[in-house]
Parts: sequence; C-alpha cells; structure tokens
Amino acid sequence: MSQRVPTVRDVAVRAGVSVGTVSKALNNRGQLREETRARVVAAARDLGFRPNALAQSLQSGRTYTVAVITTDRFGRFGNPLMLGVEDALGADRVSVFLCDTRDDPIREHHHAQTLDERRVDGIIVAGRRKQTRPPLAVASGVPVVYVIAQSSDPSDFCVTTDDVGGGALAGRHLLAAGRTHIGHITGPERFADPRERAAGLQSVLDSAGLDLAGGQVFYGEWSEDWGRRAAEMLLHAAPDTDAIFCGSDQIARGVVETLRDRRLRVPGDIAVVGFDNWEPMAAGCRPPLTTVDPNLREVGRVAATRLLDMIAGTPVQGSTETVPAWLMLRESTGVRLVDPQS
Amino acid sequence: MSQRVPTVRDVAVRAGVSVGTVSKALNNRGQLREETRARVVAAARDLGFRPNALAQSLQSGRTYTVAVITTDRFGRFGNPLMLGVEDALGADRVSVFLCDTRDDPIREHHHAQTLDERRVDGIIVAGRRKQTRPPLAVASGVPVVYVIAQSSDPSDFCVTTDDVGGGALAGRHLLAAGRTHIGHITGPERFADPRERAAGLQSVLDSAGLDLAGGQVFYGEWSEDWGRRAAEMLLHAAPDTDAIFCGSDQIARGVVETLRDRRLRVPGDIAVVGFDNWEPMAAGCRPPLTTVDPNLREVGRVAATRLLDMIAGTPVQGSTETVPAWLMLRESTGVRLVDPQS
DNA sequence: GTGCGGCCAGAAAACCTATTCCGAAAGTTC
DNA sequence: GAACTTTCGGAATAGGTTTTCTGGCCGCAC
Repeated sequence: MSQRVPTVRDVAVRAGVSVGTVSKALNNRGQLREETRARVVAAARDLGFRPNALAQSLQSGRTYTVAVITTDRFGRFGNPLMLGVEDALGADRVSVFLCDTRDDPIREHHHAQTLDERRVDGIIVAGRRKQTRPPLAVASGVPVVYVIAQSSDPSDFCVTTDDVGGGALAGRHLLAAGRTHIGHITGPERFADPRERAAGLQSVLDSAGLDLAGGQVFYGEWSEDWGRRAAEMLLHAAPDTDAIFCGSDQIARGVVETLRDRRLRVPGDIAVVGFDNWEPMAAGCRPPLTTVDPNLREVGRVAATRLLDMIAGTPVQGSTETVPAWLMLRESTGVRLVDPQS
Repeated sequence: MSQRVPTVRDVAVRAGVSVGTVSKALNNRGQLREETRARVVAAARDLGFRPNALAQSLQSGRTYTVAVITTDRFGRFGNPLMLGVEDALGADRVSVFLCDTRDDPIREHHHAQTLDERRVDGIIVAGRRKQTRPPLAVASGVPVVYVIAQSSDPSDFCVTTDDVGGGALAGRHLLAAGRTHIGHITGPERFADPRERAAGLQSVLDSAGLDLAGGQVFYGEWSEDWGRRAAEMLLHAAPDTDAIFCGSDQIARGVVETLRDRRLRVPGDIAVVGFDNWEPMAAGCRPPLTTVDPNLREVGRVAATRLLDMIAGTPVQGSTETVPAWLMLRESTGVRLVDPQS
C-alpha cells in the first residue's frame, strides 16, 4: 500500500479536513481560512499529491488532449509539423497523442475509434500530399483540422501549404537574379503538389513573357537519380538554360551533380533552386541550395491554433487556410558569391 | 442535447435493463441470457455508444497509455524509433503521448509532471546520443525505459544500439572484401557513439594485425563538409587507402564526393561504408552506400516490449539491452559491380 | 403437497477520484 | 436574539465496473 499514489482523501485525512475542502484549497476556489489553505497545501506537498487528470476530465468534460493522425509513417514531413503543433499546444498544457496509420484505412479507423473513447478534445489529420481524402470517421462534435490533405466534406477545415506561391517565389527570385531561360524538374505529375509548384512558376514566366526552358515541365520521381537524368534531358533540349527550379531538394541535389559533372558552374552558369528546405540535404549540397521552405512548422502551428479555437467554440471562418512559403537563400542562386576565381 | 454522447445509462434505458447489466453484456462478463445480451448490444450499436475510456481507467487503474519523451526536437532518429514503438504497442491498443523536451530540463520536468497526472502506464525516454542523464523526475512506481541515453541510476533499464558491433561489422565486411588499408572518418570525439564505432573497427583491425589508414581516427563533425575535408586529409596522409568507414551517411556522402573529384572509383579504388542507413542519403548517393543500420526500429520495438513487461509486473532482467546492428549492402563496397567499363 | 436449498438473471448499490453545490455550524454585528 | 458572514462538511455528480442482493424458479425430500 505504500506504493499507492495519494488521493484527495489522503490529503484530507492528513490535513484534518474534508475532501471538498482539499479541492477548494488546492484550486483557490471557495471561501477558506488562509491557515486551512496552507495546511492543505502542506499536506499535499508532503504526500507528493498529484491530482488524477482522469477524474478531473471526467468531471469537466475536457481532457486537454489532442491527437495527431498522420499517414506519413512518422516521415520527415511530420517532424517540423509536430514542432509547430507543440509550439501552439504546449502553452495550453495540452498533451498530444501521436497515431500513425501507415496509409491503412483499417488502422486509421481503429485509431479514430480509440481516440473517440479517450474523449480527445480535437484531432489533427495530416497527410503528406495534397489530395482529397474521406473525412475521418469520428464521433460528430469532435473538432478536426486537416493538414495538407483535405477532407472530401467541404465543411471540414484544412490548413495547407502554398505550393503555387512557392513556385512563384522561386520564379521571381530567378528572374530578379537576371535569369531568363528557366527550366523546371519535379516529381510525379499525378500529384497536385508538383503541378501547383509548376503552375506558380509558369504564371511568373507568363507575366514576364518568357517560356519554360526545354519547352515543358520535366515530371518524374522524387529522387536524386531523376534529378540527374532529367538535368541531362533538359540541357540536351535547351543548352542555353541558365536556371533550374527543382520540385524537391533531393531532385536539386541530383541536378547539381549532373551540372558538376558537365563542368557547369552553379550558380555562375546555372542557378538552382530547390524545394522543401530539408536542411541536411540543402545545406550539405555543394554549393548549398537556395530552396523554397514550405513553412511546415508554421502550418502545424496554425493548425493547432485553429483547432484550439474550434475546441473553445470560436467559429473558424473559411474552409481552407493557406500558409505562405518563404525562400531560404543560399549560394546556389548566387546570393553570396563564393569566390571570384571559381 | 442531441449532441451529447451516449452513456451506459442511455443504453440501459433503451435496452430496458440496468446499467450494471449493460456493462456485463458489453464486456462478456457475468451471467446473462443470450437474448438480453443481444438486446443490449443492439441498443449500444443503435446509439453509437463508445465507453468513456476515462471512466474505465479511473476504475481499473490502467490507462493503456504510454508516453515517449524525446530530446530530439522530433528529429530524424525519432522516426524509426516511433515506428518500432508503435509496432509493439499497437497490438495492445495502447496509445502514445509524444513529448519533446527540446533539450530543456524545465520542459522535461513539466512534461513528466503532466504525465504523472495523466497516470500513464509507462514512459520511454529517448535521447539521441549515448550519454548518461539524470533519471526522469516521475512518480515512483511508474515504469520507465531509457533508450540510447541511459539513466544515471544503475537500477534503471536501458535499451540501446550496438555501436561497437556496428563498427566491427563494417570492419569485417571491408576485410572480407579484400581491403587492408582502412581509414575512419567520423563525428565529434566528445560523443560516445563515434568512439564506440571506432573501437569496434579498431578491434577488428587488431585481430587482423592491421593498422588504421592514416594512423588515426579522423574525428570531426556530423556533416558532409567534414567528410569532404577529412577525405582530403586522409588521402594526403595515406594515399594507399583502399577503404573508408564513415561514422555517418552524411559524412560518407562528403567522402564520396571528394573521391569523385579526385577521379577515384568507388568501390573500384576505394570502398566506402556509411553509418545510419538513412535511406534518402544512402540510396541517393552515387554509388549507393553500403551502410551500417543501427536498427532503431528494433530498438523502439524492444523498448516498448520491455516496458509492457514492466507494466504487467514481469521483472525485466539486466539493466541494459543492446540491439545488434546490421549491414545494408549497396554498391559502394562492390557488392554489385555496376558495369565493367566504369 | 409443502418446505427449503440452490441456481439464475438482473437490479441495486458501492467504488474509482476529483469537483461543485448546498447547507449547517460557528462566529459577528447590532 | 435576529440577521449575516465566514468557513467548512457532506452529498451529488461525472461514467463506467464490480460486488452484493433479491426475486423467481426448479428440484428434492419428507
């Protein structure tokens, strides 16, 4: 019995008061003599009393827990996202359940059910790609915020990245750097994300009256190897290319390697912009990559903030909130000239 | 009121029985007529009844929740670890709270306190480096398993990676490939992880009567840039080097780049082994990297399994469990010859 | 035929831990 | 001594599980 964690009852006995009084004393509620309050507080301290959050939640109807359901296999995109979520939630003493569905609907349903039973205050559903997905099968009334992937129910709220804007950002940056023959190498055409990034770039080129170098977007895979191969293709099609915008930092790494093999200087001959700002990939590149940061941490922060609003009953306006991307400037676009003789 | 989630009482009314009977019916306990049981189940289904896990936990003393506290800023090492943890926990319907301390003791203490109040069944404390750390300040009686970083209290249990074994694995592999002038480039000497990996390699070289190429371990940073620079240094000190074992895949990438710049073939002239098996880094390398996989997913699985044992009251024997590493074979050590003329 | 033990199904009540509301006892004030 | 105020105890509550209790029915024995 010495192992048993103390309850209000134990504290009450030790302080010589009733349980109700203990509660009031510890929560600064009701009318109590200062001396009594102090005695209770001392007893609680002596016993190492910690109120049982389960009992409190049962009473109050709020658990101060939130769940993040990700389809990402705890992948790389989830990390900055989680950081942002905790930024927003930590201040409120809200704990977070992390669930990974591994892209399995059965697993997802199972998790949703468990979260229902645990009476979480709200749920964040994070996909790793922009796509429409069926709404989470969860008890009605539980606030849900979708991240990146959006629900097929238009009344559900979604926070997402601005890929069109990111593509435009890259395009404007390259134009400002004096480039006029800009090519684009990116991921699979069947995904919306790369298509949007390409559209952003295209709109900027259109405004400037320029055409895409190579005459087309080079859609392919999210791999360095595709970057290497596509760079060859692009340079073959358009030898006067002076800038390449890549749909990911991995692709950009491959592109840069091909350029190096061909004795083309980056950014001297060709400027390169990546996407993701995946630190180890982008900073480790030679030269380090200028890259579009999709601002995932901020996406997480916004999603969590809106979820807290919904939990508090504040109506969230609009059905989608887009978080602007920003550009991480490094050497691959000549922001800082490395050294004159190179 | 239509929004209120149904309780056992609602089910009881609908089925025309008492609440106790509902409980027994839904949990297959006690003696009930089959007809009654079916009636209750039907009523529960009709109402969409989900038992309140808080109430159940309050009663049973078990919450079926576990927390993972990481100092890693949700870093990359946490991902495979979490995957392993969920592998083991998922089967038991145990949910996991994820807490990140961001290396701040205040934050950690705050999280520990919250978890205490939530009455989690157990806690996994994951560090990103092998080091001794003060035990988590948590209520006595709550099982805690430390991962990678170990507690300064020797009675605490720790699951960790086998860095000595990993280093030896790399060494033996290179010897088996016929290499005899093996160098080693790795991270900071102040960390135990790189020192252990070096020790593992050294022991294999000793057994074979060989010396380390370059006469020393090249300790430095965990960056590609260090890999590039250190490779230069190593080749300068020992031009006959025919293999390099690197303390991380990032370092290996840098090393491979330098070798390529110097027109040295990998693995033809020099074989390279990395460490981490960080897929995008290792697979994207040209040639793809043979690398030591520290088996973090298994570490997570073992940690969670042992934690469940401790929660169940089974005594866990020993104070540290080491999970063996394994070798991911790719082309950088010549497992598969790319093509003859290269 | 009747009395009683035993069994079954399900109701009723206790319990888990903390909060809150109501009211009572004690002390004050006029 | 009536009317308040202050201070605190006790009970109700949240939503389940578990234990105890009760009423009806059956079977067996006298």
